Parts: sequence; C-alpha cells; structure tokens
Amino acid sequence: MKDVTTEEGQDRRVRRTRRAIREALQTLLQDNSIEQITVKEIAAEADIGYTTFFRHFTTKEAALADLADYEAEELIAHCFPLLRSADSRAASLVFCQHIDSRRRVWTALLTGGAASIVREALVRHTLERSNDWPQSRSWLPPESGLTLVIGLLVEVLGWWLSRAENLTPEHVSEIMDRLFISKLVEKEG
Amino acid sequence: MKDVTTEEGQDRRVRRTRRAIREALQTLLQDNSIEQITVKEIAAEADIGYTTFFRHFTTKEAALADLADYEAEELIAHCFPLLRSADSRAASLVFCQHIDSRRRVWTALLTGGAASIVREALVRHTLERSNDWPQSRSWLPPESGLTLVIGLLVEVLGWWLSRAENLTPEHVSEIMDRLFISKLVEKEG
Amino acid sequence: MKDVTTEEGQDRRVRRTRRAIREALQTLLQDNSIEQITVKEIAAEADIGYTTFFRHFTTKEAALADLADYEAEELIAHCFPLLRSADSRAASLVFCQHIDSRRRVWTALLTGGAASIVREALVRHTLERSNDWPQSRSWLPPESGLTLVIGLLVEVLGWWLSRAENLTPEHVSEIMDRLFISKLVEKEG
Amino acid sequence: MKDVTTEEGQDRRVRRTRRAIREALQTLLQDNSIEQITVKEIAAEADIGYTTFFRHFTTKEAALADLADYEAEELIAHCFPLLRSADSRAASLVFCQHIDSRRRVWTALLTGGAASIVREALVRHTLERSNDWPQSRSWLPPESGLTLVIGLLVEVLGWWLSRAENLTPEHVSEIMDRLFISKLVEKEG
DNA sequence: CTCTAATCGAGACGGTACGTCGCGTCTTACG
DNA sequence: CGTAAGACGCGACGTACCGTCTCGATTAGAG
Repeated sequence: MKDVTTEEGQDRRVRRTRRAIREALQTLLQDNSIEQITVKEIAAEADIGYTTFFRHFTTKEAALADLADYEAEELIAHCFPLLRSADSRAASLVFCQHIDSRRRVWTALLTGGAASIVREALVRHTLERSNDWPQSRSWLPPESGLTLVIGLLVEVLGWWLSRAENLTPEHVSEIMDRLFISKLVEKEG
Repeated sequence: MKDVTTEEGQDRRVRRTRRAIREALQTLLQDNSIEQITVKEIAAEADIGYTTFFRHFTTKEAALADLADYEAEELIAHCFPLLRSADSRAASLVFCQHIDSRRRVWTALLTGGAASIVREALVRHTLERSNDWPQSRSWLPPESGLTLVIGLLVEVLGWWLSRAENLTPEHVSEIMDRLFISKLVEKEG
Repeated sequence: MKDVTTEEGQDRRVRRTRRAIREALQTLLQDNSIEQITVKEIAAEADIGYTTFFRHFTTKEAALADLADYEAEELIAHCFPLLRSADSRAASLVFCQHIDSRRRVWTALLTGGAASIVREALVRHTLERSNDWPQSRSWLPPESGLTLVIGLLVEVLGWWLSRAENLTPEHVSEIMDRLFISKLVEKEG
Repeated sequence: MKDVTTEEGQDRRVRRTRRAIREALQTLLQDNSIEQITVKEIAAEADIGYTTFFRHFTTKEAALADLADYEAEELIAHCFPLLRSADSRAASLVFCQHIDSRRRVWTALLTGGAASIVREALVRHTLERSNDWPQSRSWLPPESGLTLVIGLLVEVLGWWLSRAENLTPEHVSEIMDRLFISKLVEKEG
C-alpha cells in the first residue's frame, strides 16, 4: 500500500491522490530543494490532509522517488530504441530533446539535491529493459559500467539545467557525444 | 569569525577547536551521510561543547565545506602541475593515486551526499590557481566548462569509491582518460 | 489557543493536558520557586512531551498565571459574599480558613516569587464580581485602592505561610483584622 | 572578596569598579526588571569587562542586594530616630519624604521584582539598630512581627511607586498611618 | 622611580534552558 | 462508521545567558 511505483488496479481515489501528490511535489520542486520542502507543504499544495500523505508514502523522499520513477520510465521508453543504434550523435540528440520538452520537471529533479534518486531510477529502468547491456568496452567493468555512464549523463544534464541553461539541446547533445558517448560506441582500438 | 577556511593568525584554542571539528566530521562521515550526522554527534566526537560548534560554523554543512576545502586544496596542490601537461594519462593516474592515498576521507566526502559541496570547492581552488583555464575546446562553453569537467571527475570518483571499490587507481585513471579526459587535451579536429 | 484560563468546549486531550500541567506545576512549586523550575521538569512531572507544553502556554509564567487564576477564582467565589458584610472579623476568618484548607497550593503560590501574579489574578477576579468596590474611604484613591488592599492581604498571607507557619487561621485573621481590615469597614471619622 | 557591602580599605580601582556596577544597575533597573537585565548589559553600562563583574559579585542578584543594602542603610539611618516616637503620623511622613527624594532608585528597587531583597535588607538593618523592637502588640508574634510590618510598608511603597505615582508623600503617609501604622503605636485595648 | 603583584579587558569555552520546527503516530470529533 | 483534522511525543536545531578559564596589558602602591 505504500511507496508504490506502479499502481494499476487501484481505487480511483487512491490514484487521484497519488497523482495530486506527484504534481504538488513537481510544483514545489521548482522553487525549493527536496529537503526544504515539508510534508505539510506538499499536503497543502496537493490539497489533501496532512495525515493522508502518510497513507501513500512513508517519507517525502519516497514520494520523490515515485516522481523520479515516473519520469525515468517515460524518458527510457522514449529513448531506448536509439540506445543500441550506432549513431550515438542522433541518440544523444533525441535524449536531450526529450529532457528539454519536460524541462521544468527535470530541472527540479536534477538540481534539487535529488540527482542520486533520479540516477537510481534511471539505472533500474534501463536494466529492466536490457539485462545485458552491450558491454563491449573491455576497459569498463561490465557490472557497474552502466551506473557510471548514467551517472555521467545525469551530471551533464544537471550542469546543463543549472549552470548552462541557455544552451540548446543540440549543443548539449554535441557536448555529451564528444565528451564520452562516442567513446562508448566506437570500435575498440 | 565564522565558516572560515583559512585562519592563520588565530587564537591557539580556536585553531585547536576547528581542527577537532574537522577531524570529528571526517570520522563520522565514514559511517553516516552528512544529513544523518547531528551537530550533537560532531560536538561529542570532537569533545567540544555543543554550543561551541556554532561559534565556528553556522551549520554542519559549513563545517563540511571547510573540510572539503581543506582536502580540495591538498588535491589541487598535488596535481596542478600535471594538469596542463599534454600527457593526460599520466595526469589522471597521479590524480587517482592521490585520491587512493586519502581514500577514507574522499570516500566520505564523495559518497555521503556532499559531492556538490566538494565539486564547488574543487572548482574554486582550480580557478584560484588558473583564471584562464585552457579552453581550447570550441564545443565547450568556456565559462562553465570547467564546472562540467570537474563534475564529471567527481562523478567518476564517487562511482569508484562507492560502487567499484575494488578497482585500482590505474584502472580508474584509464577509464577516466579514455572516457573524457583525453578528449579535452587532444587536438581539435 | 494559548495561555487560556477558561476552556470549555475543548478536545478531551487538551483538557487532560492542561489539567496535568496545572497539577504538575502545583507539585513542583512545593519545593522550588517558579524561576527554579524548568519547562523540562514541568513536562516530566506532567508526563507530557517538552514541546507539548508550548502548545498550551507560551511560558511557564503563563502556566503559573493559569494556576493562580484557577485558585483565585475559587477563593473569591468562596469569600465574596462576606466581603461586603459589616462583620470584618468574620470575613477575615472565613478567608484565612479557606487558605488554610488549601494551604500547600497557596504556600507555593505566595512564597515562590509568584505573589505579584497571584495579586493580579485576585484583583481581576474581584473586579469581575464587583466593578464598584465599596470605596467609602475618602483617604484611599478609589481607582487603585483595591489593588493596595489586596496587595496587603497577599503580603500578610505570604508572611503567614512562610515565616509564621505555626499560627492558626484564627490568629492570622485577627492580625489582619486588627491591622487594617477593620479600618476599611469602620465608619469614617 | 566577593558580594561585599562595606569595603573600606580597598584598592582604588576596586572601589571605582564597585561604584560603577552599582550605578549601572541603578540605571538599568529604571527600564527593566532584574531578571531581564543580563550581566553583559551591566558590564557594558558600567564600562567594565564582562569577567570583571564576577570578580566583585557572584551573581547579578548579589549586586542588587548590595545596592538594596546601600539604600536601606540610608533610609533607616534617616528615619530611625522617629520610629520609636509616639507620633506615628510624623514618622510616616518623614519616611515617605525620604523615599520621594530618592524616587528613581526606590521605584527601580520596588517595582522590578526585587522587593523581597529590599525587604530583607530593611529587616536586617532595622534589627541591627534595635534587637528589641518595641513589641507591645500582644496580638502580633514578637519574633516575626517586624518582618510583617516591613513587608506591609514595602507593599505600600511598591503600590505607590508603580500604581499611584501621582500621590504626594503626604497623602501616602496618611494612607500608611491610617491603614496600619497607627494601630501599632496606639495603646492596646 | 622602579618593580612587583593585583586588577583589569578580552573573549573562548562548557553547559543549561529556551523556544521552534518538522516528522510520523495516534486519538478524536464530526460528517 | 470511516476519515480529516490536529494533538501529541520525539528529537534536532540554533540562541541566549551563565559562570569559568586563560592570556596579556595595565596600573597601583610599596620599596
């Protein structure tokens, strides 16, 4: 009943409340980091009772993880087909364009001290889709390499959204590709 | 009087107390993240009065920033000469070896939710040494490029110290170099 | 919600907590003056949380005022009918006997540095019952005369309960009457 | 060396410091009660170091007692001759006139929560002058009667200086005399 | 006039209490 | 009869003040 990520066959009211919490959190994250936000504020913004919040999430971090999971799922679903393609440049571009299209949420997620939660959500969803990540890089440990790469991606995105906000998705995808993505797809030499 | 980084001509008691706080924090960070640690614990570990802590730092985060600054200074001082050299591989290696030699502190600093503080300390110290960072990468914004690169470095280090602990400094430096360091020194083409 | 004296239609928990605070204070006042008592002690004695105390009273003095008010109300209710009677001696006796019957509380209230709070409570309750105090003494300022007389009463009681504890109510009422009460009811001459 | 009342053959600096503390306290008491005043404030007002205060008095209450003692001594010295005279009215008048002449100090002493300290000082000085107080009132306990009478006096003075400030010394002395002083000198009946 | 010891200013320090804030639980009143 | 409102316990926070302490600088008063 608690801290759920996927709730399919739920009571309509439950779905409604969870959605309200998610959106309230999203709104509040635009102005404050997660630790500055209080459960009281979330409840007020979601227009639910204070106690009610705890019927759905044990902590506000759990609610954040839920939101992160939700967005990560969408991102991965959107970009996964391209991940295995050889054209790293195109993949990077699609990736950045998706982030740009949901810029406010991702800014909140990546610049409010929640980056590690997002990173974990992304790793989880990627592994769900592909247990055998194309680990052709002999110099990268196969078991944790994915975590590293996603960490770097998250880092670049966080940098973009907090310190280089005027860059275009095209520019950022070029930086990403030049910096390390290309190295991951090129033939080993 | 507060949240200082460099205090030269201070009262002996003051220097003693600040040092005690720094070391206590370092010790506690080995087992808990910064937000799990309480000021009470820091004071107890440093064997100073609770109130005394606040005479030196406004928050525990400020104390952490002090510690980060202290370590960042040492790291940069040790590695700076190599940074401009063309041999990126050698520079990466020295860098990782220094981290390895002070592994416990850096593990604490990078895996306890304090990475952003460390990143800022590193950026600050790097800029202090070289206001004109060799910004030959036309595809990288000169004003914030350094922040990005240091962010990536910190990310790799955090990954190393928390998820790939058995890797040798040599191996990690190779990963770093292959992934993105080499791209930063190679001739543009 | 705070520093209340009369709370009728309150949550049962609230009434219970306030009553516990009042009784705890009463108990502690038997051994310590109000400024020696800490909120922590009150909370411990009342078996409530430290923070909870502040949900009901802003300071411990306010809690004391509540207790004083409570006792003053009882005293005045008990003695008021006699106050206007011509028989000052009988009125004084009933007064002292009531105090004697609740000796421990009144000792605490009058000898623990709280006399001024008690005095104010008594003045307030007396005025509530009779806005037009029989001010036939031409040599006594009508507007503040009551305050003075009650001050003297409180002074005598404080003296009795702290320095002449072995005196009987009868004896004290005689002293009170001979000293000044009789002067207030006798015909002016 | 501490909490002294009479310091004759002292270092000039010591005398100077004590005098400064007394005057500072006197000044501060005009606006705040004794518990609102901090040692820091006293030291600042007296223009001495914080630590220095403690070289002369263990607590601020001790300093207050010193001041009270000083004033009580003057008052008693001035009024004692009249106390045994049969003319209670004249004695009361002289008493009130002296208070009026040093009105600011006495207001501070009697309306700032320090009344009990003053009362004790007065009792002490009175007893010093006359161990055998004329205790002809059979209805008043000889051993504690003086304390009571002085308590009443102090109460009237406090009332005068805080709630009936516009009364003249003549008026107050009349009230005092009518209320209870006359009862103490009249022939027993 | 000098020397020596007491006094002083400055302020770091440990400690206690305060009052606030937020969390997460649990009771209660109300619809 | 369920549910929101909110009282509650808990614990950390940061502040204020107390009284102790060390360290120099100053100054009185004796020789």
